[in-house]
Amino acid sequence: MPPTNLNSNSGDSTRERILLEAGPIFAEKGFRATTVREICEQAHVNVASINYYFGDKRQLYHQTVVLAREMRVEQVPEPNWDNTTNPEQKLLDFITLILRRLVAMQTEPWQVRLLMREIFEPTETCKHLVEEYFRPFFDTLCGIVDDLVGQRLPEPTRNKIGFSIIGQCLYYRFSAEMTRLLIEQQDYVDQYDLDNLAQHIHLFSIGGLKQYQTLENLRAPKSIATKQ
Amino acid sequence: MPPTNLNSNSGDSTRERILLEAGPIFAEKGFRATTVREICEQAHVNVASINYYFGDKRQLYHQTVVLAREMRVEQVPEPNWDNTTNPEQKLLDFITLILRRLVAMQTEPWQVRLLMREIFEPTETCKHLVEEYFRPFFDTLCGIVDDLVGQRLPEPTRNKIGFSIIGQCLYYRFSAEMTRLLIEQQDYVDQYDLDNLAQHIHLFSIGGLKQYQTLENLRAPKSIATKQ
DNA sequence: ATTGTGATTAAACAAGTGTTTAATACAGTT
DNA sequence: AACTGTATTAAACACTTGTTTAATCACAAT
Repeated sequence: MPPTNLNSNSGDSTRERILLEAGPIFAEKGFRATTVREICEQAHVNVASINYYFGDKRQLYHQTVVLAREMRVEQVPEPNWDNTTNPEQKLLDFITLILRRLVAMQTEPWQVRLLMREIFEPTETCKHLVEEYFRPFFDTLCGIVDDLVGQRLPEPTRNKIGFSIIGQCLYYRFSAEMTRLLIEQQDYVDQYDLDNLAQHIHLFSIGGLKQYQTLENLRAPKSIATKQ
Repeated sequence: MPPTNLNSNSGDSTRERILLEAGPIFAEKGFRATTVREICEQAHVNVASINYYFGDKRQLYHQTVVLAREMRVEQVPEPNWDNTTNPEQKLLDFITLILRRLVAMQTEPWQVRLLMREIFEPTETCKHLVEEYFRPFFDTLCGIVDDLVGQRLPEPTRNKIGFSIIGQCLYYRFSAEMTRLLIEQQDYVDQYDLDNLAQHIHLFSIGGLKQYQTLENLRAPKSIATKQ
């Protein structure tokens, strides 16, 4: 008789072994292309174990995604700010946080790839991810944007600024392999390390934000030719 | 005896029928999860037809990706510029081109999804895509960036600016479904149409580019607080 | 020792997979 | 009419898929 799927935290190592072996395989090959037999072989457990512990393949997948998020939060903690931290520094810290936690330049932990899969091709699990993780994450960013702009922008405008910042970061994960085909391999190693990238995205975004600082710009944005 | 796979342009409608039915299915479910039987059923051809015309499933997939790119180029032609077109206008046109051709807000043609799959999870076909399509595409953007900045930046810096612009656009394709979970459904329809987005990304990017206009900024970028 | 309960196993199951085969149908040419 | 090369077909092939079953094991409580 199977144990309860949730909170089955009696030190059964096989359950955890399955979970930790399934993660990397799901991450690399996706849900469909991953076979339960491969997972069980890697974890040195019987094929029936997955159904015994998780019910079916889908529920195992769900658990690995939830685990991946939790691990990633733990592996890369949030920066600690106090009242004296200015919003520009906060933006740099936040960009660095995204790059570390969700992009992970050069290396690509399985947790990251699994989360990206859920963003690109969401399953039911993604709803959970959005409410528990992405939404508060995005709200933090929006707060920083508010502080930097210095006025209350219409919500869609503010959101689009947020997406511009996140989009710049996530590009390096979604398009990582294509980018490596596009530019010199050596450049990618030398010039696209995490801090280098964070600095560029920060600089570029500060410039973008300035366009929204004054109300006039909303109607007639400054031309780049206009050097004041 | 099978016909030659390439340039088999004797009006055999079954071959084309397979190709056009396979595209949307590969796009939606991916290579692995798509079955040849489903394709053949949709195209009303025998299961053996795919192997007869394309050799195997992989080669059929390759052909659909190549076709998808060709169709997308044809469906959304490049803007025509002359000597009087200023670089700022060119940037707006280019952003609009990306959004139309590779992002396609609201709608999502199967060709777009197939190309995004190749970017996120490249197969051998992606190399072909990069050399034939993405590289010249990216070079055009870099030329515009050069004109806007007005000086020759180090190549990695210039590339990163290019990726910042493309990243902002592609975000809305890679993260489309997650974004819909994140924001009000109605806002997504009203406030995220193609022209609206193009305008925002253009404005934001012009601001970002200004940070690289003068050499001083490269060393000590302007603070957003510094209103000169 | 016996019983009961959860864990583990080998084997089987039914459905689905891409591909191949050999037979047939259908033109057009001689 | 016979031949030829292509196109199409139903059937079979060999293999993999997720899941289930029933037997066995380990080990505590009675």
